[in-house]
Amino acid sequence: MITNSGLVVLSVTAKRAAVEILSLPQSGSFAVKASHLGKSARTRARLIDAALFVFARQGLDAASINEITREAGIANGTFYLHFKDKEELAAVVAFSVVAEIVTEIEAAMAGIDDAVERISRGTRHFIHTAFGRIDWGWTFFRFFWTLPQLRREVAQYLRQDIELGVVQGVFTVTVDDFLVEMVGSLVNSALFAQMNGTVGSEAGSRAAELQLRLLGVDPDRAREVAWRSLD
Amino acid sequence: MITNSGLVVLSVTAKRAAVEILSLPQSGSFAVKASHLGKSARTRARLIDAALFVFARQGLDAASINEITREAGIANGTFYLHFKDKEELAAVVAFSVVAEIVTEIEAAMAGIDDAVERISRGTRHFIHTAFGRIDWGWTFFRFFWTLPQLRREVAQYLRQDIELGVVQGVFTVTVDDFLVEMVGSLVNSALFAQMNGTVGSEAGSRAAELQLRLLGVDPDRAREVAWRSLD
DNA sequence: CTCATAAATGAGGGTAATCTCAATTTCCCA
DNA sequence: TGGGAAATTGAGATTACCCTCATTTATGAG
Repeated sequence: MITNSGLVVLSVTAKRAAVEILSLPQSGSFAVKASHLGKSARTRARLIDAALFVFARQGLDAASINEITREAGIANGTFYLHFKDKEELAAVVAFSVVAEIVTEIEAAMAGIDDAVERISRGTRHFIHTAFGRIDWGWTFFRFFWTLPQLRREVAQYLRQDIELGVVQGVFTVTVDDFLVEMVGSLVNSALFAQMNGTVGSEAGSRAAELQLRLLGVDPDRAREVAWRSLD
Repeated sequence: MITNSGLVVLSVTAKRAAVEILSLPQSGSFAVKASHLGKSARTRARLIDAALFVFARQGLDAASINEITREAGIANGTFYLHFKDKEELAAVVAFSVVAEIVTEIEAAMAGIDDAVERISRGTRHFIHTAFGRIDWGWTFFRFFWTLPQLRREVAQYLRQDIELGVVQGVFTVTVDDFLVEMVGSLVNSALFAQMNGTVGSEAGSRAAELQLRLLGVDPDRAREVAWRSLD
């Protein structure tokens, strides 16, 4: 029998956290990640998960704080202990999603130096994972035009690869905010088209092919790269 | 002295309509057009103008019926005599805007048969006039992703010219809903970029150039056509 | 196990929006 | 010009949301 009080307490806490997670309608990824942290961090994570769920379906304006806390299984007033208002939570949610997706993409693209390949794979991976975790996809889409910070975040990543391509002599464009935003919005539009059913799983390749053409890559090369198997 | 009662009555009505218009904060174009119609049509037009003003600044969700009627100088309850709800009014507003812009574009493009030229001029004109009447621009942008009918309307026009280009052998793409939606969303994004200050009056030409590249036009030709003076 | 602290609760006050309808005003024909 | 029809008015009933705070519950170090 364990008598070390510290261990006992830790064990009780862990069990409570586990029960919390099991009691969720569908335990989101952020709650799982926070399950070993303190209570405050855990309810914060549950709020983020619930917000992701609600924002994905309703968008920012239509979502109410009441509904998010209900979805999280948390009292209404608790919300204000963690976030100032809906907008603050929205920003956190949006950045969490982008951070998750970017992490996955960077892992998949490590060691690839060809800009044409990077743009193609980046776009394809992005659309694939955003569509795969559909709440990520819808939340990203819904926030893309309402959160300037989100567009800037995306632009930052895209710009590096586009500038790389110009240096490598494969892209024939002048790189500025406008260009980067057009390329970024094309990714967003293609993601929407797939979520909407306008296009199937080929969305990523089709978007990548159009992007490469737009950047000045020869259409034959663009086609070849964009549709090549991703290993 | 005019004694014909019909004429006298008409004159009084016309004067009332004129006073209505002058009393508006800024008499919108739809109210002006309806000034010779019956009273019902006139207040309906005032509602559309006011909605255009409010939607452009607040978007669909944030706008309230109260604010629209206040802006129109009309009692709250009158709204429901003309529209079922905010969404119905929004659809009417969106289609009115598109109809106006399309009318202007078609006038400017009559007699042009080259698909490359048509796509270029259509995009440039669209962005130019939408930005010129800034409420049209913002309202179009705000509704683009929320009203599927609006995207379909735009797609319909674009598709004709894209298919024309394929027939003429100048575009090397497969034309389907996905492609048309990507081209359309690029116009919308470029319009936003200009309204947002990311880019100046060259937005139309830059968007057109990217579009033509994307459709398979040789980059040199794309540049030449997209930046040529519009007469 | 005890207890001070941290966290969560949820009822309730305040605000704002939607929609209705009986009363009023305007319109326009005879 | 009189008067019935058409249109408008705006107060109020209803609903939904935001946010606060006094109270309750959970936590974990000693």
